[in-house]
Amino acid sequence: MSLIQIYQCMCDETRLRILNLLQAGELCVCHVQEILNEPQVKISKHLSYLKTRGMVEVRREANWMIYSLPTRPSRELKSNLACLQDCVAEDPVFRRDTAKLAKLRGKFTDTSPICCAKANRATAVAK
Amino acid sequence: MSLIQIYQCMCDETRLRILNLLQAGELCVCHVQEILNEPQVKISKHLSYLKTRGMVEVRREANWMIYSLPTRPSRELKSNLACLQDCVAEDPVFRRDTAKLAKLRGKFTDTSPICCAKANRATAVAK
DNA sequence: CGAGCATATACCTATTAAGGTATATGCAAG
DNA sequence: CTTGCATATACCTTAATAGGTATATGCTCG
Repeated sequence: MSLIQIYQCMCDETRLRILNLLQAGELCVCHVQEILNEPQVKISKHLSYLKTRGMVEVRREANWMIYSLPTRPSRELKSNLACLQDCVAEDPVFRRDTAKLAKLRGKFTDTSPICCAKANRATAVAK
Repeated sequence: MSLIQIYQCMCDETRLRILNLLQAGELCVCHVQEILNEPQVKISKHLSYLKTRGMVEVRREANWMIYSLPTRPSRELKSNLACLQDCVAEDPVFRRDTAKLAKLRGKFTDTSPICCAKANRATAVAK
């Protein structure tokens, strides 16, 4: 993953919002979708874009695809993610996303991973 | 200039190389052209791209257009330029550009601004 | 094995980007 | 006022992006 590719990934608002969310931990597609309030196909395609460029990793958990930032990020990626974090700290859209995520997280007893799989299991247990 | 625009400006190698050079000070088009070894039209168009997005400023000095980074960069821009600097510090292409610029600078007695205007005046004086 | 859920992909359209060639602009020097 | 230099712009072509609609895939559960 080259520096150029990092910037290519970061030059779209939807992708920036996704990356911002993933900094707080892994997420399944449906939760990203819910937080950003965008159509499934849009989210899916942006995640795919990020994945082909090595900006995110995926694993499957039953029906759900769980996306996360690379476990071993390059120095460039680390720098840029930190920079992003710094830049959006006071941006209303990003703050709102982060707040929404925290709220979603609040629905679960433990902290990670957050995904529909867990949501489902949680509600299953609740029943 | 939004954060997205900053990343849009940074997602092309030519533009990254230009921004890297400009971090060392203002430059005229012909010197950028010489250092990057790319056609005039290519450089000019990328500079224009950067300018319309507020990433660079321009002033005319006789025949020459002298480009520089904004005198009052936003916090986001400052962060990202610093991050870029950090990321390319060991990249051979960027290092070579910087070295070439230093060599060019070496041709002049004083340090700034470096541009063809100055080169011309210098040779004129030499004559 | 059939239905349903979460996600991905095919396909289409419109927009933008990147590069090239040719030409125009603006200034300065004679 | 013409020439030359530095730079910008118009115009063209090709490729990449972004978004949408429709459909396919892969898994789970009954």
